[in-house]
Amino acid sequence: MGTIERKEREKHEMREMILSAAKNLFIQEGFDHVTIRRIAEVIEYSPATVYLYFADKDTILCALQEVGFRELYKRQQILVAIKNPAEKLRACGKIYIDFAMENQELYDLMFIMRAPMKAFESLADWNVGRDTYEVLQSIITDCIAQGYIKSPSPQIVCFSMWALMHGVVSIFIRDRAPMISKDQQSSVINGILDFTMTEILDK
Amino acid sequence: MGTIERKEREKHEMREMILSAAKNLFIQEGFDHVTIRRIAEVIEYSPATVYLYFADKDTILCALQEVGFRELYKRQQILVAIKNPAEKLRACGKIYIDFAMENQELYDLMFIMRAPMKAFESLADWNVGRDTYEVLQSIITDCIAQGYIKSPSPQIVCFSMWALMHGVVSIFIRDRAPMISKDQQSSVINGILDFTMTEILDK
DNA sequence: ATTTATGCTAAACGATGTTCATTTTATAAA
DNA sequence: TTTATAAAATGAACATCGTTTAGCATAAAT
Repeated sequence: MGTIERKEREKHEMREMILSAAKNLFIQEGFDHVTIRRIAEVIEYSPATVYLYFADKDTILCALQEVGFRELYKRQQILVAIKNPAEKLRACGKIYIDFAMENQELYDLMFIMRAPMKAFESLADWNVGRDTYEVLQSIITDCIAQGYIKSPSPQIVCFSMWALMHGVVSIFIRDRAPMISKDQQSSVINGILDFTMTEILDK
Repeated sequence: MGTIERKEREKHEMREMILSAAKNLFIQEGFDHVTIRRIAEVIEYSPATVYLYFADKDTILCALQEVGFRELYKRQQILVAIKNPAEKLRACGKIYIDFAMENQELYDLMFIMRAPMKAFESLADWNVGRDTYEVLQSIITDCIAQGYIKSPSPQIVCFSMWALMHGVVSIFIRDRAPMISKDQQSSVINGILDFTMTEILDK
């Protein structure tokens, strides 16, 4: 009797329904409107039912992070077509920034908000973030190996690069740049990308 | 009869009491425990009374930002003693990062949290942040004038520098650096400061 | 057909920020 | 000093939120 298989399948489908509802609410109405009650309303179940499939709201947000990281990782895949490591590094930065500015709420969830991180016992369990970081790491390793960067510490170069990209977009996303108007943003971003590359590349 | 003067003084004192209570709660117990009811409890008034002196909670958080910016601005004042612009730039970065890491919750309120910004009608009204930014701007202008930096655009250099510093500390503060353990943080920060300076300075 | 297990939910709990009618207190006028 | 008026403070409530629990309905197993 395949009843237990069906039960598991139904359980999985219900989890997907909840995540899908949460994702749509998130993207269409913004973070503030992602409440357990609204999710329950969308899937046409009671709020309490949601808790039969997810421990708490943070766990749902955590699962929602994965959606974002998959999208970012997908974008990064076009990098394999670029052979020159210096070009590749620039493209990597551009992809990261474009993703952030085009999906601000999702980026916020992935890299700024506290809530989704509470679902992890330890920070070491945050693997989704590490995957996209390793893409950058390997590019920089290549850059150093081929003499485009002369720094002795790939770790420092890598983290600096990430910090700079994250810094720019998070300042914009959290509205901390009064000196730069909305329609200046993209040109400033390009300027920073150019500047970063000319500074970081030694060859 | 100076009763209206006294009334105004008392009103001002009450506002100070509320801010002081909020600040202490904020620093001693963290953001989550800064609630209107807890503030009211500390100052020994009812929660409704708080609303006679501040429009809403965001306005209180906004006023609390100023406390942080005053502290940061105070720290920046030791920079006037440094004559060499390149040295000055490095010290400016160090001060910023040290302030952030030593006052993480306050930094968060100043540069990351959404809530305190809602009190402003327009982003252009956010003057506290601009003041500290201008300190960095003038240092970089000096660096360029004296040939330490060759970039044609001070605006880009300035914003990049800030973005890098903010990126580093906000990644740490919001727990997005699983590849760097807590006790590695300060050495990584120093490494980044060194790297940034060698890259940014052309002389 | 009866028992057992599962899935679901209504209702409530304890928070939160916020508002408003009411009461208490202080000031001004008589 | 007593009274009328203005100001200050509050208790109680509202609308949310995330979350828990006791009980109900349906499906499964005996």
